[in-house]
Amino acid sequence: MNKVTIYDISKKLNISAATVSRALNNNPKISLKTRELVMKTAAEMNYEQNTLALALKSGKSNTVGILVPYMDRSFFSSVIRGIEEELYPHGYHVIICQTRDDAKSEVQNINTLLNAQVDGIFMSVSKTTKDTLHIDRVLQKGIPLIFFDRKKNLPGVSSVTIDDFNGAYMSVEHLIRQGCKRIAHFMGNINLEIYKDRYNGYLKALTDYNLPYSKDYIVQTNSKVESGTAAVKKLMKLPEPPDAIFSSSDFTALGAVQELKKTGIRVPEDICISGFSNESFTQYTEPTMTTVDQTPIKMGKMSARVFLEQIDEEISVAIEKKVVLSPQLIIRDSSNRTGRE
Amino acid sequence: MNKVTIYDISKKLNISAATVSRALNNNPKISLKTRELVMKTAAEMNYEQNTLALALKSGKSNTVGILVPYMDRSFFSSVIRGIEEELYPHGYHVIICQTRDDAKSEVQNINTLLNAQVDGIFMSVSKTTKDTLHIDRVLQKGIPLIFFDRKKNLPGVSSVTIDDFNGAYMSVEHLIRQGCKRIAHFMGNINLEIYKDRYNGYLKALTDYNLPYSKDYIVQTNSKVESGTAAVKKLMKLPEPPDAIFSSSDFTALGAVQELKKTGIRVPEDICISGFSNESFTQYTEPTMTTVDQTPIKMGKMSARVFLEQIDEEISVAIEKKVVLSPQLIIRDSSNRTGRE
DNA sequence: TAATTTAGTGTAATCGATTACAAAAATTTT
DNA sequence: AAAATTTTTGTAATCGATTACACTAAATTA
Repeated sequence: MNKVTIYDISKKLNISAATVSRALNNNPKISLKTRELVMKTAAEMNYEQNTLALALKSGKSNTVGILVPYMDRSFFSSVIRGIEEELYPHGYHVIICQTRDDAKSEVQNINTLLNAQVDGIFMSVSKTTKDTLHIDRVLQKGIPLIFFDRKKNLPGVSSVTIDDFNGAYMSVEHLIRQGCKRIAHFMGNINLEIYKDRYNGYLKALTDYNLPYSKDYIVQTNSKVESGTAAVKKLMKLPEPPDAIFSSSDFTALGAVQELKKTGIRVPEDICISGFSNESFTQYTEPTMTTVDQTPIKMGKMSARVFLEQIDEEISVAIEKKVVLSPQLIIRDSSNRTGRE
Repeated sequence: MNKVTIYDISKKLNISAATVSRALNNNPKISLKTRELVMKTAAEMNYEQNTLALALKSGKSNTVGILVPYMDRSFFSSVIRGIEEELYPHGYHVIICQTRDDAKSEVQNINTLLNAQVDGIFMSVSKTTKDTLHIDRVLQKGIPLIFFDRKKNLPGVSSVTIDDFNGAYMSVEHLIRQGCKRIAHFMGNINLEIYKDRYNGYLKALTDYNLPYSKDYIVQTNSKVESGTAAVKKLMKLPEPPDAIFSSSDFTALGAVQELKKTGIRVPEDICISGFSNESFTQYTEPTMTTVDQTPIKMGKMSARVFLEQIDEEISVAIEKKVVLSPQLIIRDSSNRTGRE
């Protein structure tokens, strides 16, 4: 019940606690004989190092904090998994906090994490976050900060993201190759860079292929299924409805498909649809959904590696690393006209 | 950069650190004047309590550990979310570990959590866990342990589960009411109680409604889609194939549906299918899938509450609490013949 | 006014491990 | 055998906060 400490060992062996500590840490100054004796006794007594004492003394808690909007979103939970798996072998624990996309909660959580003396912070910023005072505080304290997926552009902060621009570009290019000429876009919250990038990738593809761009084809959506059904209704009422939709979210894409099927419009024959994120349901819908995989586990692992490099470096000026992962276009039936018709 | 401590405050105000500590903790023995002075100065100096020092002194880390097979499974991530949301207001942090359904990893993770001095452990045991020595060690140390979903029956351990038996019973009863007479079952890993319970609920419903029970109708599956397609192939080859399948997993149920559709067998007209877990994709498949919701967030919150009660109690004998939540049958198209045909 | 109570603060130990420095023991050199 | 090294171990401070106990000064009571 009562924890065994190095003092208990030292008393039992009639040596000082310092010697015990050194022996346990394989300090070369300790004679082989005592080292072995201490090791053996420690094992017998079921000694376990008190991590809290160690953390207090060393100033390192061997714990990192992760801040996400919601931890049960498949994308985020996979990133967290990636981080955990990469960091576990290095002896780090992972503390999770949810912001619920609320800027205030984000600030509060950052505070408690700093307070918990974490050795690093991974975060995907909330949709509502505008200023970055709380983030500055993290940097001031010299605690490594890594943005993943949703980042703010701040000097000195590393980030791991996917190339949203390119993911969007590939997606739209694919739609064009399927013969689509009037491609609409479901645009997410413009406050977030990722959606801005996807939008720009969409625009670039249109431009590169000399396709017309029309404001009417851009619909602002959130990431809910209903938002997609509403958006597609609006689009289909246009004098010239689109023949493809590039959605910045799988959920809105699904909403669109559901609504279209209800009204008898065929996917992909009449209209091609592609989503974004490779949510697990996209492989089970009918038709299966074309989407862009963000390789979340990889993103987590990469973030963890960036963190490890950062703490390894001399305490010198932390050099920011901007890692951009390549997304993967996954072509499925909702946009695939080849071999059909 | 350098952290402000109570000593810094005490020096600045020319009082003792003890007084500062007491003032900050609203100890009534401190005069209002000094208390306010200390508070003000602490705020000015951006003082923040060092949680590690506090944890070392008090023996409480204000951190709990959660052990799950995989943290990116929707069920588990939702439970974790529930725990986090319930515990956050009480000042607890949540450390997550993954066992990957590996007993060895489970043991190891328990060790590191104990080592990290967590104040409590929540766990869903791995599929491969047989003995419980590592769990006994947790109990010996007097650290509250709460099983959720997948538990072992151990004296003194609280658990929060859903009534799998009843969930299965309701599900099968529903299939019977749809007119099904030959109901098959996809049975999960019998090493886990949850699958045993579902199996028993299935049996009980058959017995209660005087339906025949046949070994041929019980197929052992894992939780993969392919396992479901294989299982249904086997079933349909029987001289008298079933007219309903109660699957212990949504994934195998989906596999079955996919295979049946491929062979032109209609769901639910020819065969009714129900799954288990209410995975998010079940609402988007075609037909939408009947399933049993395990109310994971609720399960997490309830587990957290059990934990909080446990640590509130006198250090007396910890009384185990066995909370059993009611699952919810969600009837969707894969089993709903009413208003059709 | 002297004795007693109360309020407010300080001293020092404690939680458990690490480590600079000092000291003792063992070994080598002269 | 004495001196100089080298090995090995011990002493005590430290990380930052809490708290039992002691003490002073003020307020109350006799």
